[in-house]
Amino acid sequence: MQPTVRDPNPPLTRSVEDYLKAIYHLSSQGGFAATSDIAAMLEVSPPSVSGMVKRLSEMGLIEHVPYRGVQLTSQGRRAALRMIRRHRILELYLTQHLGYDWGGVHDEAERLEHAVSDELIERMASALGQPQYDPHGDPIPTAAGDIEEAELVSLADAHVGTKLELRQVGTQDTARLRYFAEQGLTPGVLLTVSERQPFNGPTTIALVPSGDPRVVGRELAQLLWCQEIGS
Amino acid sequence: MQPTVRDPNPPLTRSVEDYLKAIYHLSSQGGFAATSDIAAMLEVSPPSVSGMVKRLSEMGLIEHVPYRGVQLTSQGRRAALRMIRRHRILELYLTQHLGYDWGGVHDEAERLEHAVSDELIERMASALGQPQYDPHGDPIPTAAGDIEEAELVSLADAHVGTKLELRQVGTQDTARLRYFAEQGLTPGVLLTVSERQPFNGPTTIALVPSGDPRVVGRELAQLLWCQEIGS
DNA sequence: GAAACGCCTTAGTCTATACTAATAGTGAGA
DNA sequence: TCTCACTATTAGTATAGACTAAGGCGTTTC
Repeated sequence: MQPTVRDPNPPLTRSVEDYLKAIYHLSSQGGFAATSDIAAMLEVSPPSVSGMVKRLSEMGLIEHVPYRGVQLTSQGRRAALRMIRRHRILELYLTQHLGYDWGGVHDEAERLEHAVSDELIERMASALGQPQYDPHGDPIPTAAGDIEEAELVSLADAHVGTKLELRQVGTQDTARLRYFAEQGLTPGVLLTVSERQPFNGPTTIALVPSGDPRVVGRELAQLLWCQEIGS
Repeated sequence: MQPTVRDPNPPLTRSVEDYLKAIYHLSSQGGFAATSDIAAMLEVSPPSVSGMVKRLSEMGLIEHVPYRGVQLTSQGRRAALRMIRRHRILELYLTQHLGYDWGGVHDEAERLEHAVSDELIERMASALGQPQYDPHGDPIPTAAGDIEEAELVSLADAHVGTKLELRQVGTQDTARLRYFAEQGLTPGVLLTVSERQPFNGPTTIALVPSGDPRVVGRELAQLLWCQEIGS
């Protein structure tokens, strides 16, 4: 019995894992994840984020530039990808083997991803035939921590006729975000590009599967980052 | 937005669920669960148990008789049985559908039982065909909270030739518990009764599957509560 | 270049849960 | 019956993580 020496490398807590995942998603489009965005994503107050950011920095999982935001270190990125792998494999397993539908899986996976062992995840991955994509078409990181980086195009540059999945909304402006949400333009939505007016004019799209049309001006279209859907 | 009203019926925390399960197991043989036994089972200090006992009483989940121990209220019992159902269904699902062996399932189930939804448990139960027993032969409580109460016999009274599963060790004496553990006589062990000497003499048993023999004097044999294995 | 607004951080508090150290009941044996 | 040893409880502290309220930094605007 030694006199209370702290474990230098304790397992990450549930909260820490959630923060890393959020930071991964928010900073994947290049830059820093902002405190208030993390707070909004995790539904906690900004001061809670500041507190956790301090802890995560001390753990070497993120880099923090005060008043700018945070980025994952390679160690933090590894931990985040591990959670994303878990989440996506769980979603796939639950839909394929236990009859969940797309809508219902997310919350279940969100809770389970913190509790499952690596062994269980690999057993599920085997049962699924080492899948590469989850039910939403997102790539599943490998156990080694590699992930297929999606090539994203802005809606303003997408070719007419292409089928796209909306992946990222490239702004933090509340009014614009709210407008996009009202229009049903949130990450994960599927759409096809119907036409584009000449001279930097607006793009017309059709939502899938409803077929509802939307007309998006160039400035806003440049904020909507999409992935081409191959199939 | 009301001024901070506490949820009168919050979901139970992981810790609370663990305490209830431990108390259920310790008090199932009739009496009270002692503070120190709960502490030993959960590997926490006795003062931690006293603290939690106070909270659980206030929540109406247990009855506490100071310096005697605790018992579950019907509400606490319901919550405990819910956890036991989850645990046993998880163990069974992991062994039958994901290739786990008996040894490996327990820890995995121990973590997952706090994270799964009722819906997932019922889906697993369906996939398993609404099973009644887990891989260790223990009865699975129904979703409604009923459980088949096992009839236990002490080893001293068991008939020669019977196959038994050791279920409960009916003492809190550390030296005896330690001795039983050294002999491999811990709950869950399977054994057959080989012979018994006359005039209240010792019972000879064979451990299953190793076949190792053990000779147990009458006094100790009376402490070993077993369930007959039908099959 | 200063003022104002907005986002970020610090300060201080709360809860759940754990711990150690110290105290108080309880029951067995002298 | 008294004492001793054991077990249980209280007292006080620590940690993770959340919150609100208050203050600081930066950027935009004039």
